Amino acid sequence: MKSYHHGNLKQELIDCACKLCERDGYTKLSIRTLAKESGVSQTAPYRHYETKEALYASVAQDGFNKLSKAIHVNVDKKVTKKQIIDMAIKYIEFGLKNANTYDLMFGTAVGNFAEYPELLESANSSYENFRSSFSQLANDSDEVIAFKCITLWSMVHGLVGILRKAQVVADEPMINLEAGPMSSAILIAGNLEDHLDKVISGIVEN
Amino acid sequence: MKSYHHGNLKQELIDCACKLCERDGYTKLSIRTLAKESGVSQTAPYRHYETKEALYASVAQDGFNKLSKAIHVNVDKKVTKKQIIDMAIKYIEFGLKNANTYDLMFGTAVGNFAEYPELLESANSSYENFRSSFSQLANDSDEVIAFKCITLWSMVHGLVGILRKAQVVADEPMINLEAGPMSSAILIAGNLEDHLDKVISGIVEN
DNA sequence: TTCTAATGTAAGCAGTGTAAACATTAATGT
DNA sequence: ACATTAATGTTTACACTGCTTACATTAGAA
Repeated sequence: MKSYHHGNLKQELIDCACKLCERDGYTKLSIRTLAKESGVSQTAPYRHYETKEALYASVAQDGFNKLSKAIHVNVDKKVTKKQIIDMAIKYIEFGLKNANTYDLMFGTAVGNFAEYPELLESANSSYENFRSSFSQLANDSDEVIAFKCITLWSMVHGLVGILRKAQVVADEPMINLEAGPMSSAILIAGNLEDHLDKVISGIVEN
Repeated sequence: MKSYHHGNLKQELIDCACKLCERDGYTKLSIRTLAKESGVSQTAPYRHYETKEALYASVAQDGFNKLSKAIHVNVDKKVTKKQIIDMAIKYIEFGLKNANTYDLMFGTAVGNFAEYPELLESANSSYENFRSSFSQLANDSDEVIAFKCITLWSMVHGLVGILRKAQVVADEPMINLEAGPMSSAILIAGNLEDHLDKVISGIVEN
């Protein structure tokens, strides 16, 4: 007794897409399987997402929203160095645990964020989240805040990429410390907190 | 009077693939068009590259070789901080100017480098290039060398990603300094050398 | 010179994104 | 209450993809 209209297709599509993108990687996702999964004809999704890229954009947006939540720190008073470190760790954990979604957020699958205003806003909001923490760290000028912020962000963003590659290259779980290609990266992963403490101290105590 | 056998197909395929991947992005590359471009039947490439991923692996390998050349510094004597900065700039420039190839090198298109020994070697060689410079910077322990090396590498790798995203988000050339989303990143791009000097000083003079 | 391995072709399968024409139904205005 | 319209779904079809299988040609080794 299923009706002609699904009733909640758009939501079901994005839910399903997020799940499948993260599980299998976004390249494996096809609109047809997505439609089948939702029990609907293969072109029905096009009523809600004009192109596959638009669908990717929604998945990426969801990713940025989750990232914002993941790295959020309470900032009633001044932010401490420890909180910054914690934020960095949360960021890296997010990138590693949601690797496929992370690709969608920072890769080239969605060419131009400006074409997806909601995605753009979520992305900027994530950045602003990051930034606002630094603005409450010390009495820095806007320029210094920007410097610290970008320095740490590129750092953690880079670490996510490097650690994933090290994992692939070494073909071993990250915590493994044995020597081999990229072993330095792997070594650092085993002591992520120490590593970040060192780096962030260098950035924060200028 | 073209003969049945091409004679140099493998080389022509990879040359063409490198060019097209960099020009249009690797997702746009199809084996069929590649074959057509080389004036050969659509299944001929499979005699030289078993899968599309294998082709990607070759393009990525070529990318790592070029990266090695790009960031190479002469190390007769001790390496100077200025040389390290220069290396970082060269790295970032490579990443931005060869963005599509860079994606192939550090993205997930090639799942497991271990399946492509030549790629693995080129990738490791690039890393070793990076590393050896640091080993000649000061009388550091292996651990400290690894720390400095990974710190800077994740830094520049992250910056490549962030700057590209900032470019896309702002929908403006990177040098543009006007305010807007991710403007801090763009601001830094306009002063890349200063920025790297600051960051690298923090890393090097520990 | 014969045999074999390397390298090419032709045909075809199963899957893809998406456009166009049409069907159903929810929402809306009178 | 009813007609109209807009939203949402289906069918069909096109052009394209990676890749497999069976077969053709030819270069090089025996």
